[in-house]
Amino acid sequence: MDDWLKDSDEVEASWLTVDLAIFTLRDDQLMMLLVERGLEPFRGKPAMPGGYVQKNETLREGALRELAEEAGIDGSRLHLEQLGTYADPGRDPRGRVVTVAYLALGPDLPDPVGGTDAERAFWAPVAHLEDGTLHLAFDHREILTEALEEVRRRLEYTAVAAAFCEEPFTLTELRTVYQVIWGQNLDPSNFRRKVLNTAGFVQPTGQQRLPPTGRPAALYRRGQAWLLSPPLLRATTSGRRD
Amino acid sequence: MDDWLKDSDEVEASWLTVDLAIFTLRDDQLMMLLVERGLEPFRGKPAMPGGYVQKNETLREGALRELAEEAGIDGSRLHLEQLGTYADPGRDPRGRVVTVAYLALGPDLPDPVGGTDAERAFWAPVAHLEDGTLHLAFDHREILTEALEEVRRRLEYTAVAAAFCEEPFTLTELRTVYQVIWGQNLDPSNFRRKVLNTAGFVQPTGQQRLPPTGRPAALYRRGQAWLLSPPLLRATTSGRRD
DNA sequence: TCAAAAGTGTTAACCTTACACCCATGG
DNA sequence: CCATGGGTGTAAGGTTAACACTTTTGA
Repeated sequence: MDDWLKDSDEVEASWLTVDLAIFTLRDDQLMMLLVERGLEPFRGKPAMPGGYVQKNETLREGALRELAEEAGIDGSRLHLEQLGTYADPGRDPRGRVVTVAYLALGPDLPDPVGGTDAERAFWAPVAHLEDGTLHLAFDHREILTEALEEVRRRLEYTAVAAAFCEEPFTLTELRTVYQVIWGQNLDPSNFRRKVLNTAGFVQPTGQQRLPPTGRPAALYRRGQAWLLSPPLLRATTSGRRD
Repeated sequence: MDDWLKDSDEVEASWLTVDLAIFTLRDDQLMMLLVERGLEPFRGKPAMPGGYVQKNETLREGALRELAEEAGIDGSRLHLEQLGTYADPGRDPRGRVVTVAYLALGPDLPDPVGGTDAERAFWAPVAHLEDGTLHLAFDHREILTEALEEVRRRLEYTAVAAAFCEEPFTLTELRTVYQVIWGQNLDPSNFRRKVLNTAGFVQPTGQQRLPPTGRPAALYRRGQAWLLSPPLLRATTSGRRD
């Protein structure tokens, strides 16, 4: 969200913004892309990248442009999905600003670089955001909460987990995605069976990769299926595993 | 707020609209609430109810107001949920109009009445909309398609089906909701077991109701659970109904 | 007594879970 | 040889699907 009303071409859409909840996995931690705001309001505060949608631009195009401008990330290969729209009067001190939140997941993404409206861009561990160590501008904390729950649920019934993996990937890497995001450990052998029995989830490449130590792991690519049936459900019994 | 346009009170939000995809069940058919537009563009064409969001109004409030104004329906007891936001340039001949689509489901709702901006309001069978018998204004056909898929999927993992039933309801009525919306028949006895074994889905009232003929059916109310675990999945084997 | 609708029981097939075990590699 | 992580096998327990069967009502 940048400056209020730059030139008249943008008046038409100048109360419409997009914000991006971009997640990646780094060092076995779920990370969220944040920028340090370069402009008021909330100057200097961390916020999700985002900004005004321009005339003759679709929401998706605006989201990709802001991602490039504020963090220097090319999102055209990310899986970008609408999360929700936030429009409560009062959510932005400047008046009614409507924001459409987008959700995207990617494999370990490049280090972001700051841009015009963002002093700097960085990856922040989601754990630090959830426990209140880090405060976000606007109502971005609320958006984060909904984004997280959405990601966790989509892991169950879509093949979205594979979007976190750099291709080609091993089944252990894919399993790690589930473990990190769900916060629970999964049995490797049962996980393997489920994934391989779900048609179209992953596609074997025939190649292998050597781990630091141990037997080589088979490599896979993303399959063509998006909806998983049956879904890969979390442990239902509320209990946390070790 | 600044003085940068006294009239901005209306300008500010005049390109933000809400549209409502309201579904109900009538005569064992899935019906959608439509209005005949009283104003240009698309005057005289059927469209989902909806309209401009006013200043100091949340999206939800705007949705409820439009529902009351255009169709005379009190939606405060419906389960109203955001579906998505549509903002492509060109989706509205007047320029960039952003619409937030809401999804709501209800038991057999009262006959709608026309209002100020709508000549008349009526229930249309979704089947007629899907097979192209009836054409909708704007991109409402696209919204309908997404709303339908969303409803079908939410039936699986939320207790939303109960929102279609007038309380108290029988398990057969609840099963009918699934059958009509999924277009497939379910085994009554297995359905009953699943529902009753899902904690918090329904709540027995202890009362009974006499069907036209046959044994009295136990009556239930909606339970407190929203997410179903495990979910009630559709038949996975691509099988079509008899 | 019959038809219709609600509700119960049963069994075979399937899937999940937990865990034992084997395999391939580098050191 | 050992340690480590990948991968296979298997038996117990649970869940599901299909369908036979019983119950309760009005006519």
